[in-house]
Amino acid sequence: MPRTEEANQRIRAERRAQILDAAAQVFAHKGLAGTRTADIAAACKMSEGLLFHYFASKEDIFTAVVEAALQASGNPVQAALQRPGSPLEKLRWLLQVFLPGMWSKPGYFLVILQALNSETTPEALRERVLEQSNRNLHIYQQLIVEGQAAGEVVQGDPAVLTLAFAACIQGLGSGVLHWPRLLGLNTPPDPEVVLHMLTV
Amino acid sequence: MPRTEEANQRIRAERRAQILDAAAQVFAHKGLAGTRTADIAAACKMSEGLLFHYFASKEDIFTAVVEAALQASGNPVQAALQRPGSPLEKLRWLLQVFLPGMWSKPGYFLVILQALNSETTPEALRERVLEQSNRNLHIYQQLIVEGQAAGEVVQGDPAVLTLAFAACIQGLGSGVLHWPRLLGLNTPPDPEVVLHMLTV
Amino acid sequence: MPRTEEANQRIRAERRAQILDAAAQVFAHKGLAGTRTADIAAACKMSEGLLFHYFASKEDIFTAVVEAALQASGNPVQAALQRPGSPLEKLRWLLQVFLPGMWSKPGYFLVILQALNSETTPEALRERVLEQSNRNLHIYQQLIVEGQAAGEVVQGDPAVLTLAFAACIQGLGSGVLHWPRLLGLNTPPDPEVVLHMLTV
Amino acid sequence: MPRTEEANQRIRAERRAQILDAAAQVFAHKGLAGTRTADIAAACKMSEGLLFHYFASKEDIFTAVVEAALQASGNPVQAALQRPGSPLEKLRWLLQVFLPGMWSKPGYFLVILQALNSETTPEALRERVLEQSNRNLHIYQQLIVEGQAAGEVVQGDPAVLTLAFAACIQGLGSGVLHWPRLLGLNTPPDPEVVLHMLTV
DNA sequence: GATGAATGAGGATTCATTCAT
DNA sequence: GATGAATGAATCCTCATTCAT
Repeated sequence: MPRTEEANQRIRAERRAQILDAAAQVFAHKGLAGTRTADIAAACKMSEGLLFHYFASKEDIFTAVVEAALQASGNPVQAALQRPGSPLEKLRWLLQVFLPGMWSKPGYFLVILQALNSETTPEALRERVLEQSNRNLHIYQQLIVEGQAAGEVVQGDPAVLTLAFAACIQGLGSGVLHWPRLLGLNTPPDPEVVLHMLTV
Repeated sequence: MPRTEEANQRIRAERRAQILDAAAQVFAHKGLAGTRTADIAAACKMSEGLLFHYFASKEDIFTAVVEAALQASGNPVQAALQRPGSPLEKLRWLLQVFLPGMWSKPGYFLVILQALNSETTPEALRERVLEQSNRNLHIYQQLIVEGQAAGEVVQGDPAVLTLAFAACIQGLGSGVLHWPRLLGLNTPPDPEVVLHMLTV
Repeated sequence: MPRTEEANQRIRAERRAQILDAAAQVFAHKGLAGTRTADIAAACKMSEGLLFHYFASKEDIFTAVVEAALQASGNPVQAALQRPGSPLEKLRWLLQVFLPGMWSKPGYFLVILQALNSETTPEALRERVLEQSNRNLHIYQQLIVEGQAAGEVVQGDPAVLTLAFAACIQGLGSGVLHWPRLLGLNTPPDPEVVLHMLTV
Repeated sequence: MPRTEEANQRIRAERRAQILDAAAQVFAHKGLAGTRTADIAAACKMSEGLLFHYFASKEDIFTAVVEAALQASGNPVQAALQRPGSPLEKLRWLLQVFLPGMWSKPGYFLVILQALNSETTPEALRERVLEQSNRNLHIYQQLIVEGQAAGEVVQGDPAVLTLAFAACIQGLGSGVLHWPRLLGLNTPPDPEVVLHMLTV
C-alpha cells in the first residue's frame, strides 16, 4: 500500500529543508564554484542522486539557499522601519537582531556575501541580491537622514555614513568567522559600539 | 643570435608580472574555484600553456597573487606603528592610505577576502592570510589601547572596538564593488567617518 | 476479504497488456536506448516502480513488445502460404493484410525496425528478429519462385526480386510515419502498386 | 616554437573529419541515444575529452554527421533533375547512383533513418531531415508525373506510386544491413528491378 | 620562449532499479 | 498490488595540466 500523499508531502518538505540547511553550511564556506555536489550530499547524508530529485541543479540549490538567507536578512531591515521609537532606536533594534544572528547562524550572512562577490553567481540571482542590498542600504540611509533631522545622528553626507555603517555590518558578518577567536571574544559586540559611529 | 641570459630574465619577470596582474582581477571576481585557467590566459592574452611555464599550477598563481596582496595590505599597517604622532593619528594615517587604495585597486582587498572566506584555499596560504590578519588585528588593538590610555579613544572593551573597526575596514573593501554606485558616491569616504566609531 | 487468486491473475494480465501497449508506442518512437522507464510509466499512467512488478527490466519490456510485434507480423506471412490460389494471389493477400495494418498500427512495424537496426538491442532478441526476418524473406522468395514457374511473376534473379519486394514493404512500414502526410495520402496504397514490381 | 596557424588548421580539419567518419558508423548502428561518447572516442582512437574540443556536445556531432549524410543523399536527387534524357532515364540514373552508394556506405542512409525515426533527435535537425525528405519525395513525384505524360510510367495516382518508389529506396537502405547476407547477394540490385514497379 | 592540440581525472547530472510504506 | 522516495552506477562534459612542434 503506497504512502499517503500527505506523508509524501511531509517527507519532501523535510528533505528539502535538510538539503537547504546542509547546503547553506557548505556554500557559506566554499562558495558556489568551490562546492561539489558530493559535499552537499555528504553534509546531509543523502545520495548524490537524491539532491536532483529535489532540485534541478547545483545552481538551483544555491539559489534557494540564498533566497532563504535574503528573507532572513531582509525582513529585520523592513521590520526596523515599522518599529516605534526614534530613528536611532530603530537602528539599535536592527543591530540587536542582526548581531546575535551573525554569531549564531553565520552561514546566512556568508552565503549572501558569496553570491554578491562572485561572478560565478547566476546573473538573475546576483540581481536579486543586489536589489535587496540596495533596498537595505536606502533604508539605512533614510533612518540616518531622519536621525540627523532629529539631532540624534552626526552631521555629514548621509550617503557616506550609510556606506560606513553598512560596511561595518557586512564586515562583522564576514569577520565573525575568524576574528572573535583571534580576539578572544565569544559574544556578539554591543550594538552601541557600532552605533557610536553614527551618534553625536 | 640567442637572446642573452639577461634579456631572458627580463622577459620572465615581465611575463610573471603580467600574469599576476591579470590573474588578480579574475581571482578577485571569481575566486579560486570559480576561475578557470582559460580565464586567466584570456585576461593576460597569453596561451594557456604558457601559464604553466611560469607557474606550477593554478593554485600557485593564486598563492602568488594573494601574497602580493598581503604585502600591499600588510605594509601600511606595520608602517602606521612607526609613524610619528598620537595613536589616533596613526590610525587616521592608516585609513588615509587604505581607503584610497580600496577605491583604486579593489582587487587586492577582494582577493584576500576570497582567500580568507573559502575553504578551497590551500591550507598553507589560508594560514598565512590568517596570521597576517591576526597581526593586523593586534596592531589595531594595540593602537586602540594606547589611544584609550591617551584619552583619545572611547572607553570599552578594546577587543570589541578592534572587531568593529576591522569589520568596517573589511566591509568597505568588500562593499566597494557595488555600494558606491548604489549610493551615488565616487570617492573613498573621509577617514573621520570611520574614526568617529572610536573617538570620544 | 482478500482478492481471489483468479482476480489477481486477471489484474496481472490486464496490467501487463496495458504496459505492453503503452510501451510499444514509446519504443516505436524513441527506440530502446532513447526510452526512459519514466516515459513508459507516464504513457500507461502507472508508477515507475510498478513496471518492475511486471517486468524484470526495461529490456524485458522491450523484448516482450518486440515478441508481440513479431507474432503480429509473422503470422500473416505463414498464413499466406496456406491460402488457396496462385502464388501471386498469396502475395496479394499478404499485402492486403499488411498495408492496412501498417496504417492502423504503425508501432508494430516500427518497433521491429528499431530492434533490427540498433546494436543496443539485446543480442538474443536481435537474433530472434533476424531469424524471423529470414523466415519471412524465404517465404517471399519461395512464392516468387513459384510465381515465376507459373508465369505470373517476372523473370530475373529471385533473390533480387525478393530483396526489392521486402524493401518496399519495410520502407512502407517506416515511411508511413511521415510520407502519407507529405504526399496528401490517408489510406494505405493499393496492393497492386507494390505487386506491379513483380508482375509481368 | 609554436605550430604554424596553417598546420593547426590542417590538424583541426583532419580531426573533425576523423570524428565524423567514426561517429557516422557508430550512430548508424546505435542511434543517437544508444551511442556513448566513449564509443565514438574509441572508434576514432581519441580521448573522450578531445571530442569536445571539436564539437560542443554529442548531439552536435550527430547533427554534423546527419547534415553530411543529407548532403550526400540530397545532391544526387537534385542532380537527377538536370540530367538529359526522359523522366524514366533520370530515375534510372538516380538508382544507379543510390544503390551502389547504399552498398558501399550504408552508414549514410542508416544515420538519416535514425534521425528520422527517433523522437530523441533534436527538433531542429528532425525538421531539416523532414524537409529534405519532402523535397526528394516531390522530385520523385514530378518525374513520375512527367513519365506518365510521356507514356513511360504506369498510370495511377502519382502520390501512391511515389510512396511505393520512395519506400523501396528507403527499405533497401535499411535492409542492406542484413538481407543481402540472408539472401546470398553481394552486389546492389539492378535498378531495372526497382524501376519495374513504375514501368508500363 | 610560445602555442594550442591532446589527455584524463573528476564533476554534475540522469536513470534503471530497489525498497519502505 | 501500488507508490514514489532513495540509491548508485554510468554518462556527458569540463578543465587543469602536458607535450609535440
